[in-house]
Amino acid sequence: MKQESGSHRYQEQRRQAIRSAAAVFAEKGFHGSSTRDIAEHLGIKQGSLYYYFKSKEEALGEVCLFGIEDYVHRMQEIAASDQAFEAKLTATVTSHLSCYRERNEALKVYNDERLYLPAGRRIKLKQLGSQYRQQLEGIFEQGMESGVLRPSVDCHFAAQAVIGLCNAWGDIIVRDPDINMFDIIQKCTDLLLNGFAERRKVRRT
Amino acid sequence: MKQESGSHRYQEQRRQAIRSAAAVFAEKGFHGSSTRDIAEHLGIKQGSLYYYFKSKEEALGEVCLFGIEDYVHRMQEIAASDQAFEAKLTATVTSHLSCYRERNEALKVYNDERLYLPAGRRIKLKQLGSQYRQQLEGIFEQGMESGVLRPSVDCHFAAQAVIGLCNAWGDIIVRDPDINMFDIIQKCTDLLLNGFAERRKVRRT
Amino acid sequence: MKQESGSHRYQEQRRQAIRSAAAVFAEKGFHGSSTRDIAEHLGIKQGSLYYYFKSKEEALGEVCLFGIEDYVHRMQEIAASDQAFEAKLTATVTSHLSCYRERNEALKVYNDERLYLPAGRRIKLKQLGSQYRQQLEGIFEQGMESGVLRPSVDCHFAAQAVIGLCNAWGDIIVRDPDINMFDIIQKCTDLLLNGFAERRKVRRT
Amino acid sequence: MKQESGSHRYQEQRRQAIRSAAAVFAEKGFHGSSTRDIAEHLGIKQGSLYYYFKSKEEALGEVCLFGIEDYVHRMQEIAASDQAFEAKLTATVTSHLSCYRERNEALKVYNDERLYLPAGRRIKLKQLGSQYRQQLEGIFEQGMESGVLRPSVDCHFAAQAVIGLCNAWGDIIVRDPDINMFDIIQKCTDLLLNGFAERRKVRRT
DNA sequence: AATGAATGAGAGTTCATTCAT
DNA sequence: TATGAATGAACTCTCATTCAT
Repeated sequence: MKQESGSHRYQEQRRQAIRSAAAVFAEKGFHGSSTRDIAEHLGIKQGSLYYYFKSKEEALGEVCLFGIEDYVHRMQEIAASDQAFEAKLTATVTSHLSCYRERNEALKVYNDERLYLPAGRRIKLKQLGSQYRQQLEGIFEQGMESGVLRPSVDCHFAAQAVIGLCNAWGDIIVRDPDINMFDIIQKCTDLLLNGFAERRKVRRT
Repeated sequence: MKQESGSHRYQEQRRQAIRSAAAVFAEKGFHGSSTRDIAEHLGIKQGSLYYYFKSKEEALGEVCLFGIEDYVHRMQEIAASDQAFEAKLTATVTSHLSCYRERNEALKVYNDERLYLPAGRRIKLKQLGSQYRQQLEGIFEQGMESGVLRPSVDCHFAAQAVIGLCNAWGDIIVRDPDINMFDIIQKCTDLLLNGFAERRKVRRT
Repeated sequence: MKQESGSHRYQEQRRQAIRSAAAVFAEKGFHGSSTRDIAEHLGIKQGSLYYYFKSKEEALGEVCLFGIEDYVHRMQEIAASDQAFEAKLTATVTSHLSCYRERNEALKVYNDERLYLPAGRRIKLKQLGSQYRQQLEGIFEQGMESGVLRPSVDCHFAAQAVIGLCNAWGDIIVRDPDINMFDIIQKCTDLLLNGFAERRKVRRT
Repeated sequence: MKQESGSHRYQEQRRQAIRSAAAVFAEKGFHGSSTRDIAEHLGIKQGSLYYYFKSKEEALGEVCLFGIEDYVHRMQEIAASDQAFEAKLTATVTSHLSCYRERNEALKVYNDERLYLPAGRRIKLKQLGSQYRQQLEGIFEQGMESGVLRPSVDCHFAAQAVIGLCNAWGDIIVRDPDINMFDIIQKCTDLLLNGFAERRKVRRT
């Protein structure tokens, strides 16, 4: 009988198990990974994994949640802050790309493998993902209202584009540890700001 | 006549097999798809697949090649043409996104699953992929020389960003057949042109 | 509808098919050989083999028969001749070992694989094999009567021993084409003659 | 205590698995046996076999080793002993034929199926087999030096002949459990001693 | 808290065989 | 006379999962 709340030690080990699963899933994909792979990465035996997860699928669910909880949480803070549009966009990109390096690629797993979860287990993820996108859309709407953005900008498109661009670079960053992340962050922000912003300098001259 | 038509039939069926594999791999991933899935999609029995592929892996290899051969070929033509930078970028985005709908999602498979191929089978793919990226970089370099782009633009980053953005939208397009692809093409082009271009209007004033 | 008696050309090709099957079975064993292996060895396509054999099993049956028909026939002649015991034994060993090289190892296949035939198909082989052994036993009995052999010799054992020894060397000869077969024949005969013969010289001295 | 007994249990079961594989391979040949056959013979389910062997091939390797380890070991003792040639030859034949009945026909499997092992897995077997043959040759050389053997005897041939003769009778013994093994042992020894020995009685007279 | 042992389902693959052409 | 295409059964092997200890 497992303790629902769990001892402290148990919770700690379970967290490690999630990180191991994240690392393995990120490398081999969900269907390409075996429970033995995960157990080995964690340093225990295959059967013992079931002390922490009821199934491999549950492990994937936990990894996905682990992968976006921080990511979503940070967005919440960014959206709620009273910075200007440009600062918020910069913060978003920075947060997004940083997440790729911080949690054993769990964010990559969320992106690539979450569709293998059964509908039931995807509800919460979907909700969190939508929330993220909507808050990002909100930031763009704020940018439009403040006149920083061109009137022709489609905020839904813009939000998706930010997410897509960051995920694309996230993948590259994960695969190549030598890449200068901050350089990428700056260039992405630059591209997006210029890509969507009103051309103020025109007026100034 | 017999051998020719026989051989032709074989080639034709093999093509269909590749398309089936593309569709199945795109939906379930390489490791999540079974050869039975592919055979059923094609309307033959599992064992008969092996008349067309030596292994499931070979099928993946063929799908990946199928997915990018056109894509690379079109880029070659675009790069070689004597259009202006803006036209070339527009053509690139159009070609890239169109490919997602045209070849049973084989391009998506190339993007998501090619890493599961053993090194030996990836050589040609790598070469083609690099060629694509380099030619796209070349287009950006041409854009810089002609003064259309801001001097601060990093052409390597720019090429990767174009590819990443298109792939992100390609994924969305593939999953949702109701999306207006031409709307997306136009908005992506818009974002990229504005994001990287010199602000000409300044000069006009 | 195949011609039971078969055209000349058909019979000729069928003979080639048996030789091919013999060669392949000898190398890889019955269960380790595929019909494709045999067809390739013969230079035709897999399905075409069935023009010559109703089944792989029939092929094995034919190879086994092919492997011993000559072998048994020669023994018949040896046994029926009016040579002395020593000459007959020499002829037997010579015939036995020569067979290994002459018919694409079909004799080896008979020895190693005939047990994989179903009982029905083994009847004739059994009969031929028994006949061979009995005639060889007869030769030994003749040797005993003529006083050439020690009275303690067990003719059944002796016949089996000759066969066993020859088969053992046959295997070695087949695997190593550089071996001097006539050297082996002489040494085997020597061993057997001395091993079973009465020690006449004792009396002479 | 737990680990030790656990490990011991595992080793014990693995041994049983090897014996089962030996029995099945001996009856049907390597390619004619299925892993299900072996598992059933052992009383477990097919997949569970892989808890003891990484592959069917490994099982064959282990069976072959099991089949000759004792056989080689006994020869080592015989060769190292200071018995006379005749005693050593008798001991060799006795040991050889006894092995056929003792280890679930694993020696038969070694003889008939070892060639289906890949080169890598055959190294140790080759070495042990050569060692056996060389030690047997050594015994014959000793016999020559002591003058017991005729000067014309080829020790290499003699060793191979002993092995071949014993294997031939071993096969027969294995297939027919009613055969009086000791009768065969005696007759083989008799044949070989007379076949190679100098005719001492000549001197006595 | 963890493990060794087993299992059953399913995977990829091979192959003897068939048959229209 | 021979072939291309297909099939279905069997095979080896993997794996998520269970459970007594």
